[in-house]
Amino acid sequence: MSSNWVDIRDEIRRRVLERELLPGAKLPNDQELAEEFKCSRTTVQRAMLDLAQSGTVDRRRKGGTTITLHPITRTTFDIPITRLEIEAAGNDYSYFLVSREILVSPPRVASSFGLAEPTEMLRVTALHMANKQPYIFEDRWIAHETTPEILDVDLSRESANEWLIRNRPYSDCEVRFLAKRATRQEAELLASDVDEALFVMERTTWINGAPITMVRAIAKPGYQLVAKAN
Amino acid sequence: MSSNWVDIRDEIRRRVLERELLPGAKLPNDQELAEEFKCSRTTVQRAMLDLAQSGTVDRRRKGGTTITLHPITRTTFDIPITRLEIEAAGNDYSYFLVSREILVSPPRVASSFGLAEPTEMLRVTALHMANKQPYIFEDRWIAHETTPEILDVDLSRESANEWLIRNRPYSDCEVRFLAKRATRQEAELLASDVDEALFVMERTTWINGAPITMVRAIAKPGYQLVAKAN
DNA sequence: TAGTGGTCTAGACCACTCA
DNA sequence: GAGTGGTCTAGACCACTAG
Repeated sequence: MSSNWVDIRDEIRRRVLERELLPGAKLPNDQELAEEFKCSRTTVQRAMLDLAQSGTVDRRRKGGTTITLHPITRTTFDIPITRLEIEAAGNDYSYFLVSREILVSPPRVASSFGLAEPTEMLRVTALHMANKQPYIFEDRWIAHETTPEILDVDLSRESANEWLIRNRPYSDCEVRFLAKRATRQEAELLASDVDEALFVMERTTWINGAPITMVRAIAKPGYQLVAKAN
Repeated sequence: MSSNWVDIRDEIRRRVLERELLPGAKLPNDQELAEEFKCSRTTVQRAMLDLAQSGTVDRRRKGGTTITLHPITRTTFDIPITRLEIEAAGNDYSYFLVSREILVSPPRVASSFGLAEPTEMLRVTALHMANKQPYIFEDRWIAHETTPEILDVDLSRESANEWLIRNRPYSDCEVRFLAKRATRQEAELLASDVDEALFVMERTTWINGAPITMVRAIAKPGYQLVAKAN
C-alpha cells in the first residue's frame, strides 16, 4: 500500500506526461505528498531529489515544488579514456606519438586556462588507433610548470592522458564540444579529406586554480557522441 | 565536531586528489565511516550517493565502496529551447519557417526512430536567429501519425519545437552530437562557406515507444557547447 | 550465507525565501 | 514572520552479491 521513492517519482513523471501537471504547476508540499502516498516525508524527499536532479521539478524553500517551467534536455555524457573506449568496443588499441616540443602557447590556449600571458608549455600530439585505423587525434598542451615530472616521461610508450590521470588529479574541468574543418595534417593522420568536418571534444583541467592540461580530442570523420536523456 | 554530508563528500574528494586514495582503493563501510565522521550512517549514505552519481566511487552491496578504477569525465549538458538560449544571452530572437512538407522519411530518419519501414512524416525546416543573424538551422521530422494535431498548427508563427514541448511530452529521448559539412542550402541559410564544419545536436524523442520527432539543430560556424565537469 | 549498501520511519531542527 | 524544503538522527529491515 505505501509507496517507495521510485513509485512516487514515476507517478509524478506520469502526471507530467499525461498533462495532469503542466509546466509551472505547483505540487503539494512534501508533508501532503507523504500523506497522499502513505509514506514518510523522507521518502518523498528522496523522490523529489531525483526529480530535481533530472530537471523535472524546481524546488525552493518556502516557494514549494513546481514543474519546471521551461523544459530542457539534460544529458549526461561519460567521456572515457580513449584506450578503454576502443577496447570496450572489442577493438585493438594502438597509440603513437606524433610530436613533442616545448612552445609558447598560442592565445587560444592561454585564454582557455584563464592566463593573461602566453606561457611556455609542453605540446604533445598523438594518434589513437582502433584496429590500426585512425580513431582520435590528440592535440595537447601541458603546463609543465604545474607538473614538471611530465618532462621525464617517455610519451612514446604511454599516452600523456593516462600518465596524467594516474599522477596528476584535477580539481576542475571544463569541457567543450565543437566542429572544425580538418587541416592538412589532421586529414593525413585521420585518413580523411582536407576540409572534412571533424567532431572535437576539448577539455581543460586545473588543480586548485593552477593549469594542468588542455586537450583537443579530434575524432575521425563520422564519429558521434550518443547519450540517453531524461 | 560532527560532519554534514557535504563535508564528508569534500573530504573523500580531497583524499582522492591528494592521492591518499588511489583508483580501486576500498573505503571503509558506511558504518565505519559514520564513526570516523561522528555522524549517522544516513549522512554517510547521502555523501556517498553524491560521490557515486558523479562517478567518483563505485558502490556495490557486499562489495563495498571503491574509488572508481578508470576515471571518466562525466559532463552534464542542459540543451535549452533555442529561443530562451538566445534571449538569455541578451539577444533579440527571431524565427522563420523555411519549408514544410509531407515526405517519406529517408532511411537514416526511420532507423533513428527504430522503424523498419520508411514512413510518411511531416518535415519542417526553420531558421532561428539572434539579432537578425543566423544562429541555428533546424531540420525536423515529425511523426504526424503520433501527433496529428501538428498538421493544423501554423508553424510560420510558432516553432515546432515550442509547440511540441507544450503539447507533446516525451518519455524517451536520445541525443547525438556530431560534426557535418555545410551543404549549399545550410551554407546560405547560416551565412557560412560551403564545406564549413558545423556542429550538430540531434535529438530523437518517443512517447511510450511511439516516435514523436527527430530534429537536427545545425549550429552556425564557431558554435560551441560548454560545460563544467565533476 | 554473511556482509554491505539501499531504503524506510518518525521525529526534530535548521536555512532559506516569499509575502 | 511563517511556510517550505534540506538535513540529521537512531534504528530497523530489505536486497543484492562476493566468497
